[in-house]
Amino acid sequence: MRARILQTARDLFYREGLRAIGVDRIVAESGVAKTSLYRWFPSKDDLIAAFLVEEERERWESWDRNAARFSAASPLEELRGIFIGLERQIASSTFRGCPFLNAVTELPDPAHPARAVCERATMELRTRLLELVTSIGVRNPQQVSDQLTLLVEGAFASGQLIGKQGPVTQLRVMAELLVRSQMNVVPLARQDSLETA
Amino acid sequence: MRARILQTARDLFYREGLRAIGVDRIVAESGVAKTSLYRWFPSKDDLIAAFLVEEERERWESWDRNAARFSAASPLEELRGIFIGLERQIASSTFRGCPFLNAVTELPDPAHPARAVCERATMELRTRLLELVTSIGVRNPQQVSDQLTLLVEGAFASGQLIGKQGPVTQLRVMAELLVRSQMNVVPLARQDSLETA
DNA sequence: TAGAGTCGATACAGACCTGTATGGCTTGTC
DNA sequence: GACAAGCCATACAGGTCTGTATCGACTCTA
Repeated sequence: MRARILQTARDLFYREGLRAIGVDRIVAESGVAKTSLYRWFPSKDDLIAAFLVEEERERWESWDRNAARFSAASPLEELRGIFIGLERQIASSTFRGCPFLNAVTELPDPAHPARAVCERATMELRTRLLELVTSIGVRNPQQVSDQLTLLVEGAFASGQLIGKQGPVTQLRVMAELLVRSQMNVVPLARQDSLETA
Repeated sequence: MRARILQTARDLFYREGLRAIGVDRIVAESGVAKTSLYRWFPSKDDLIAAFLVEEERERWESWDRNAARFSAASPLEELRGIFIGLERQIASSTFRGCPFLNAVTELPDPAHPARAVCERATMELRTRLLELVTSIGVRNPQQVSDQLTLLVEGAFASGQLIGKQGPVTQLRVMAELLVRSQMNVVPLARQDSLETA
């Protein structure tokens, strides 16, 4: 029951926005009664927070899947797998931006319970990238992870605004260039050689 | 009169969001009558579109100011001035993300009159960056301009989510690295040398 | 001086919003 | 068979939303 409500809320909240969707709409499309919704979620704000926790869970599930697909080879291949997964996600027809950034846009109140989830998810992205570039072995891991974080959020934003044909196509090229520019092992690649790779 | 309404609407819409602000609030804080507002703007959606046109105008005004501050030296210095201006804007205490990306998030309907303004503003960003890197003389201007576009939008998004202490600090470093990686004139710089520059 | 246009203030219509209250139905358990 | 819990359906309270209607005051021009 709780799962059914949450699933419907996820679809609607993500597709149309937090403020555009009323609880009546969620009630109607999920087929449950309003009283049931308010039994599981004390308020709409709690439902929004739960929706974002669910988005968070799925983001890292997908992340781990994409990482594992290539992680056997090397950390660098793991990074590549993650970014390929991100590109695929952004190219999807249902993509409508980063749910956490969208939530922060729609909920300007910093005290809103959903904001904590957004901040945690973003910090987790940064932390995971830091761990990854550390194991890759760049000279300044903190710097490179910040650079990659900015790339990922830029891809989310650009994918929503311009679409998958736009600057998003440069995501992986840039990531590789930035990582390689701080690796001692391989000679510093010129961007041209990365394009054809 | 129209200007006063528009100024108040800009402040409120940007600070608190398009859907969070009602026309009554704009009427109250601007000190005009509701009838006057609806004389100048037939509907709230038209007011939103006008607000974004105003944001657009100011964005390029600021852009041109920042570009002119350094353009005497070289196109590369012009690019640097623009990115310094962007960093300052994002670091401002009133910064709350890119108004066009925020609008697209809050207005999922592609037929909304404000969406055309958002698309135009984003395309203009891409075009201006393309012209700039073309005059700088990179090998693949279209590619580099897309890369810089993604950086700018990532900085807007990251500035709103994490703040000015986060990945935004890498914006200029990355831009220089990407541009220089496609320039024949100077030897390909390593990222370390850019940091200290 | 007459009239047209713009302004402020208020009230209102009709719709939508969140959250609650009520009552009857079904299911499981002792 | 009695009881409890969870469910659905409906109605409703109280608020907010967009947009309109009404009325009186002010300004400018003929």
